[in-house]
Amino acid sequence: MPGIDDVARLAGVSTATVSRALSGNGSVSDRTRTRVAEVAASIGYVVSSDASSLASGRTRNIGVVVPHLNRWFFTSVIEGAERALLRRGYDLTLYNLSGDDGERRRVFDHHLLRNRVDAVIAVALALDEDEVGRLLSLGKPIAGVGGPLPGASAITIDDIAVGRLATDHLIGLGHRRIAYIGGSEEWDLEFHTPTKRRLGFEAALRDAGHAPDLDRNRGADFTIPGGHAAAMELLADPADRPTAIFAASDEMAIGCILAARELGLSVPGDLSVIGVDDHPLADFFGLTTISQHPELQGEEAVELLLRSVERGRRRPGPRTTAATALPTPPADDADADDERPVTVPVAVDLVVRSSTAPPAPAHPALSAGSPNER
Amino acid sequence: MPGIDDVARLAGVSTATVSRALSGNGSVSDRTRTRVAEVAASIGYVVSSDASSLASGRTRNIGVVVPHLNRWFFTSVIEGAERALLRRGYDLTLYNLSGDDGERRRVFDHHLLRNRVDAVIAVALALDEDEVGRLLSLGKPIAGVGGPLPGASAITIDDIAVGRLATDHLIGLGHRRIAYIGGSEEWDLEFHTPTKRRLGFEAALRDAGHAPDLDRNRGADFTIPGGHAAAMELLADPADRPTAIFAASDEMAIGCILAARELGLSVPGDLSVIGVDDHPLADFFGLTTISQHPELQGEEAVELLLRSVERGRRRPGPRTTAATALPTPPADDADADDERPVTVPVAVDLVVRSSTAPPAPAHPALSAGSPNER
DNA sequence: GTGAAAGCGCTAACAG
DNA sequence: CTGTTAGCGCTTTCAC
Repeated sequence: MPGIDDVARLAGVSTATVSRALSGNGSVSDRTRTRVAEVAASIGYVVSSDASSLASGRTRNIGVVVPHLNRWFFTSVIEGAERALLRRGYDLTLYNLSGDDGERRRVFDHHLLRNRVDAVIAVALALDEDEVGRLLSLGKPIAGVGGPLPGASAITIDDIAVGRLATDHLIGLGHRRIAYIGGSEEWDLEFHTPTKRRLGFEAALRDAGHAPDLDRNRGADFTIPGGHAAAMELLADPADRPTAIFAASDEMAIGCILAARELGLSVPGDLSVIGVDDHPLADFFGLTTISQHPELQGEEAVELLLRSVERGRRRPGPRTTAATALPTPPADDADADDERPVTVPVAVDLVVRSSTAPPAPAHPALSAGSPNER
Repeated sequence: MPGIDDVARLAGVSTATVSRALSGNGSVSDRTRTRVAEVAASIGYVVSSDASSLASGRTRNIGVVVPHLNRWFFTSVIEGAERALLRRGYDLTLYNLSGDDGERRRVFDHHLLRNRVDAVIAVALALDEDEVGRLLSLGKPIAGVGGPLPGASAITIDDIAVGRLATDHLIGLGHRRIAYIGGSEEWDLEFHTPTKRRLGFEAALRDAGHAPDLDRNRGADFTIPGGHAAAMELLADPADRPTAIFAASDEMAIGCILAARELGLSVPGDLSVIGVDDHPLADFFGLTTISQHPELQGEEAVELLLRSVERGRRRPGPRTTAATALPTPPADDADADDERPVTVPVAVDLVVRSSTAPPAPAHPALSAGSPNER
């Protein structure tokens, strides 16, 4: 393993120049830069990240914390983040909290504090103020994706708007009896995403002059089986069946479609279904949905954090604990502004496929609706 | 951020002792160890991984390289690996190669070489000898999961046995006309998993005295839509329909079940379907399958690598390039043995659910088979 | 069992 | 634009 001094010797310059030439920090003449780069390439020199981190205070690595891995939303966010990071020469260290309870504590008490990362992305995780605060006081910016964080920045979609958009689409088609499948309690505790989507749903109904029918709300676990079970309940009574279902996730919506098929109902002939996500399977099932671009959310989180990191002061807060809170000398505005938590909105959009259509006429005439999907 | 010297001062010992006490390397009296631990905890000291890595040559971080993230197999392997790593205080740095082509090169030429990881797990990735060799010569052990690696260890299931197991199950139920859905060419190039499963399939048929019917082989992309399309073809001709399908993945098998339903065929009444994976959705669809425990494969990979790392020499190969290959003095046997590439087999097992049953009698009498699933 | 001291390989002032 | 010089915060011989 060649070291920086090997490159320096071979290129006939000092190690400082090699460092500058290769990192792009500080100015180096074009000729020198080229020569250094050539030498480095020729002997296969790659900077040691440990040494570099220790000396510079920056690791060029960011941490991503997720509550689960086997869900499309999380992996998509990670893919987006990873792509953005790799492009800039950063690495991504993953912390998956799906294991036992102690895991979360160990990750926040130890792993994230040992200075292996420059910043942290928390995906769909409701961190408490202490967890956020410790990171922040260490000088590690943190951003939330899929939900807000106390005192930190977040990338998020407008879940109320999502609910409205989906519901307006159904209302526009003429639906009145619309059921909503949101999240069961445990899902709602962390982030209220299902609740927010429901609020949008209800607001849209009210705006259109309809009263939301609370009896038609169901909670599920965001999975296909969960959506299937909820739909089976909702569709059980032929006399009082909704003509449309709005599910808070595509997987649940797919569960609804499968349930409808099993009951001999055609989608969208007898039942319209709309989801949220634009999951890869949505296309296969002809599912109309609100797409929320999770990869983009991951990328945005990276942009946001790296902007902060690259500007950031080399060292975290003062080493003394009880330091008098000396009022930071009036930093230039741009800086101060950027340091404040911000919320970056990501746009969502309606993707119309074949699972939604006007409701069949009230009396069961020969509906012109299409038969089974696919 | 307290440093090791803060702990040392407060505990009344030297930094060397703190290091030993906290890392467990070297001997420290119980009293001292306890006191040091208390002090460390009380001031919230956490070792700096950079400094520790630089001084010790070990990062306590391992790299996991995957070709995609949005597939159940990969995320499951990662979950298993992460759990095993976190338990031992290691971090996991993820490299997802799903982006453009240059990404793979950058990861292997730069990211993995900058000494950020102690070892590498490659999941379902056919690395070439050069990629493996460079890592190995840097002293980074590497293990493959989901397929062999040239010159390195691997954790793998016996795919031929998988094919046999699935096929024997169908044959045992009385099936003769069995179709196989494997991988399309692109899937086979990297690892031949689909081919191996097909070989097991054909061997089982031959052993039972039946000739495999090549016309019934289909290639797909391991997804639900892919399996659906293949099954639609296979089931198109009512006169010459297979009575069972063996799909090389659960997702494809689920596609088959959906196709059968759309054609009005009952599973398992008219068609038996068996998959491979034990995907979370298998249960929902009542899918009989061969489970392959990917999380366990991830854990095994970690065990294997860490064993090698923890024993490993602190520094990688000699710094001089053209060093005479001095024959390593006869290392003790255990060492030499462990350094050789090994293949760790992971067991698979048949999980019988409701998608497989004996074939219906030849003439379409009222088959006693159950109607639609669920 | 413990301490002193020499780095690990690089970066970042500071000069020039 | 480039070189010199201190470290970054730990771990690890080597003594005791």
